[in-house]
Amino acid sequence: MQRLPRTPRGAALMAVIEEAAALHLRAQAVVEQLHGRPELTNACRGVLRDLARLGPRTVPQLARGRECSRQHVQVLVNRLAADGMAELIPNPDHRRSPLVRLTPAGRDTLEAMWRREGDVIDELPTALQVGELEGATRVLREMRLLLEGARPLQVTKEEQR
Amino acid sequence: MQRLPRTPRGAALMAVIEEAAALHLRAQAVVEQLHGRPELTNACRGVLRDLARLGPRTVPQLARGRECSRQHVQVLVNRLAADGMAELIPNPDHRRSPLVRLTPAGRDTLEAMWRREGDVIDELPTALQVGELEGATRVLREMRLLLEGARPLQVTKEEQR
DNA sequence: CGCAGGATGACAAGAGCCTTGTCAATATGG
DNA sequence: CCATATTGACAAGGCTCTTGTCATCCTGCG
Repeated sequence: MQRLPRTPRGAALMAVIEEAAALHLRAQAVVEQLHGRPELTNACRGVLRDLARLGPRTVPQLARGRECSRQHVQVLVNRLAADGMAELIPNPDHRRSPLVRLTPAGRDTLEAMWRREGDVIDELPTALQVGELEGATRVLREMRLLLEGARPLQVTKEEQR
Repeated sequence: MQRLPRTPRGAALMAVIEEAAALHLRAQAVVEQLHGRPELTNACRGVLRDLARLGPRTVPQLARGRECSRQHVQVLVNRLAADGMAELIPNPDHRRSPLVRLTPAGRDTLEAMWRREGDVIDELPTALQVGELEGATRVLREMRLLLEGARPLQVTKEEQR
C-alpha cells in the first residue's frame, strides 16, 4: 500500500495539504470551545464575518461569495435576524431583496469572538519567526490558487438547473 | 472593526491559520469531485484510511484515534461492512468486539483513490521548491502542536457522561 | 409600455455528519 | 463472584448543505 505521489515534490505537496488539514481541524476545535456552544453556530458565524468584512449585502450576494446555495444562506440569515445579530434594511436597488446588515449586537458578538481568538493567538508560546510564518502563508496561498485552477464561477440562472 | 491579534507575530499566525483553512477546503472540494459521488462518503473514506494506516482495529479503538463518538464510528463501519469494503473478524482479545479489517475490495478502492489524488498532485504546475514545502509543513505541524497544548485525551467511562 | 424570463424569498424533503442517551449483553478486575 | 466498565445497537435530534418547487417580484427587450 503506497502513499501515492510518486515525485518528491508530489510527496511534499501532499504533506503540506495533510498538515494544513490537521491544523485547520485543530484550530476549529479550539475556536469551537472558545466561543462555547450557547453562542452562534459555526455557519452563522461565517455569515456574520462576511457581513463585517463586506458590509451590507443581499442574501444572494452572500451566497455567491460563499459558494453555497442561496437557500441555505437565507436560512442562516433568517436565524441571525431572529437572534438580533443582523437586520434587514430596505435595498434602494431592489425592492424585493433587502440588504442584510450587522446590528450593534452582532458587531459586539463578533468583536468579542475576535478578541477571544486574538488573545489565544497572541499568547501562543512559539519560537516561530514572522518570516517563517509569512513563508508558510505564501506557500499555502500559492497551493490554493493552483488547486483552484481554471475554476468555473458565477453561473446562476438558478445554477443552470 | 479590527482584525484582532495585536502583535505582528499574532497577525502572522492568524494568516497561516486562515490560509491553511482555505487550502483545506479547496483540497476537499477537489478530492470530492475527483472521487465523485457514487463512491463512499467522506467520513467512510476517513475510516478506510485509518484502517489502511493502522491495520485491523476495533470500533472503539478507531473512535478514540479519530476523536469522535464510538457510536458514530460504529455506524460508519457497519456501512463499510455492508458495502463490502471492510469485514469483521474474530478478536482474540475480546469476544464481543470484533476487529475491523479492510477487504481486498476496500484496499482496491483506497488505492484507486490514492492513485487519482497522486496524479492530480504530481501534475500541479508549480515553481514551489521542495525545501519551501518542507518549511511550510514544519510550520504547520508546529502550530498544530501548539494548539493541541495540554489537551485532555483518553478519558472514557462513556466519556464521563 | 407590456411581458417573458430571470431573480428572490419561503418552504419542504432529504442526505451526510455528528452528538447524547439508553439498553442489554459481555468483559474485567479486585 | 460481583460491581463496574465496555461494547454494539437503536433512537432522537441538531447542524450543514443540497435540490426542487412556488408565487412573487424585477428587469430588460422589443
